Amino acid sequence: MLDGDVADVARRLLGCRLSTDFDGAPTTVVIDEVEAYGGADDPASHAYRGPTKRNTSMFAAAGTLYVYRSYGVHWCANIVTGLEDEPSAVLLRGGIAVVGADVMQERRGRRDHVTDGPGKLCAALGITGQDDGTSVADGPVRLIPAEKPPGAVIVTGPRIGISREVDRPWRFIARSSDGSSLNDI
DNA sequence: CACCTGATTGCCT
DNA sequence: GGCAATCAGGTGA
Repeated sequence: MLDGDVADVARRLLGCRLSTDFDGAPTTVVIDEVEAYGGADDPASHAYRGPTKRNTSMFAAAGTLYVYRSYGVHWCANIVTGLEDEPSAVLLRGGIAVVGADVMQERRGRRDHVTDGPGKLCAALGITGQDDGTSVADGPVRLIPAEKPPGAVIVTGPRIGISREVDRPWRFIARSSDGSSLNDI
């Protein structure tokens, strides 16, 4: 599931579910937007310059959660892929609320645009730095594989918010066949 | 040890 | 559409 080329894994994650159960409130989203990040071969990746205190989790085994703080304010979650010591990860950028939508809206303090960004997704699901390094197989944040291919088109584009390697088309978005967005962006 | 920047968000015009 | 907020980690001296 999480083995192989990081871009392939990223495509495969679209349509999978991500669940948490914090504060006794189960929440689940269907992943519909991701970005792939590599290691020494990807200047835009946190792992480009080797292991540091922050990115240690990226060097762990596939299926490890890598959570970091962005802009000193937000949390962003990645799922580590590939082999140990060969860092690569998939940034979770957006999802569709399917369980606990009310809880997520409450955590976000608004009804719309609840899960349509990496920081928003973490806030809605309650993911924080405490979950960094845990496993998506048996940790507090669970990944449930898609049982069947998502009935949607996968759109590819450049990654967002980076300044290096901006042309690498490693952003993947699940869209309805008519081209419209699946979440509330 | 000081400076700089960001895998973002949300509010303002 | 534009820009301020905000701070820890990374980088270089």
